[in-house]
Amino acid sequence: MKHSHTTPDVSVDIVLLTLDDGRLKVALHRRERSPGKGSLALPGGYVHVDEDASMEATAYRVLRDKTGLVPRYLEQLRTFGGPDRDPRGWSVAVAHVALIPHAELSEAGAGVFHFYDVDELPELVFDHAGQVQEAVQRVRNKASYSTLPCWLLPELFTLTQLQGIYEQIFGETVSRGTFRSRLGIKVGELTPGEAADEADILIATDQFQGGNQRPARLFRVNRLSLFKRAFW
Amino acid sequence: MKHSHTTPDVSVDIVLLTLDDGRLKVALHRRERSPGKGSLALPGGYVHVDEDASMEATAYRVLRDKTGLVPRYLEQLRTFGGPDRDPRGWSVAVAHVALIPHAELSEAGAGVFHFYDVDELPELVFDHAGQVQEAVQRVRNKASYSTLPCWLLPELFTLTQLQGIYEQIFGETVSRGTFRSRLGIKVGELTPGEAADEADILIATDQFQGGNQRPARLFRVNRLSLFKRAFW
DNA sequence: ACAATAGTGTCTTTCAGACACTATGTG
DNA sequence: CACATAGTGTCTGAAAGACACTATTGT
Repeated sequence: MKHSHTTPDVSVDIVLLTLDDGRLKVALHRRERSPGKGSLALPGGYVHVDEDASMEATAYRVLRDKTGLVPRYLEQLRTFGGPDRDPRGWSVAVAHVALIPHAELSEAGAGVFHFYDVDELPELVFDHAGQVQEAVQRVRNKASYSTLPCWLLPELFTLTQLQGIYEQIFGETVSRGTFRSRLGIKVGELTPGEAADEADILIATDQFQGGNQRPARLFRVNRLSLFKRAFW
Repeated sequence: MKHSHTTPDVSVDIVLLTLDDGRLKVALHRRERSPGKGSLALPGGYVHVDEDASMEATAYRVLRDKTGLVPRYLEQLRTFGGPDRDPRGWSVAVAHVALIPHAELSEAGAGVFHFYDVDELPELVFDHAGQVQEAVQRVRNKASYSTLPCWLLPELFTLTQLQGIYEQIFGETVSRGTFRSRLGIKVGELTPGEAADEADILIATDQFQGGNQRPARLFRVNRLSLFKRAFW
């Protein structure tokens, strides 16, 4: 027997972020159905009780069905609920944050989405603007003490690229030396390409990216690492 | 018109933590209904769409109805969902963490609950054991870089009491001087009792707690402050 | 006076950050 | 060789931690 209270609707929303031209952008699409038909909204959908194993599974399925792509990083943000967020009545939305490198987006022909600078948000439907704001805050905060920004870059990247992201996010510059020692970079001792120490934050490859000057070593992120001390 | 998918049940669970005899304890009660009748469980309940304004409001109402008390601190933890966590089928639980000083508990005649050491958990119903584990992890982690532990103490407390909690949680000792300078304590400059600087982490009162020795000044927490550097 | 705990000052060590120097590619 | 960027070493100043010294109560 079911309980006697009215059950609210449960949906999953996804704040899909990427780095385009040095700016954080969020994926939005125009709603095809009412309510809010024609307005900009986050991708989202309802739980399919016959195929989803968890809230995160629902989020992955929604993205896969809409665009065919799998984000490099996904985590729950917060669950929003209340009587006013959807005109149809009391509703629940389990919000997620997802990160993806910009390169993977253009390939996957994800023309479904339009990308907007998170610091110049247009009008959004329901409480989606608030969800984006919280997501960006979470990402910026977590970036200050973890390797989270790596998931916004291609799988292989140079230290200068990575440093650029951190400086982008925090609006401050740091000397190369300081930056590298923070990440525990000591290339001289590593055997590049070798499976590095589990404790290492980044893994050095034996590939290089050259321009008109000395080529830079390419790195790969080992895992989501938390720094003991916040960056800035 | 409603969507066509089956809507899962939505409930709110609360991991209510307190500090008893220097140990973190969680509030559990025995279920009076099936499924899991007679087993230990977290307090929780369904959203009342006619009276709750948010998920947090539901959590506060559930606690108030069950025990009459209002926690000093409450935040969302994570939303658990899946086909197997409840034998009745796909279900969603929005888990919360709540903190309350032990003193307020005994007063409020909250005989509803039994308290268990979080490091010696008994068998729990559904996925509640996992919820407790995640909650404790969140609290311990947040304690390492914030004033969160203050909400486990009475409103007025001495610095030695506070230091004791931090040492309890991390299992390491710290010299008084280091601890006080971390909190930015400089009593000499404060006008005790005065509304202190907004930036101050703790507020000095002009009250003291005496034993058989020099009395210790009582402090009150200003707000939830985050330290730039983690404690341990 | 003495015991016990509160509160403060100082010294040492460690580490973050600035900066300069070396290395290695291109034209 | 000039130039540009990658990568490393060194020096300095600030802050964390250890420890000892002073302060204030009760007995």
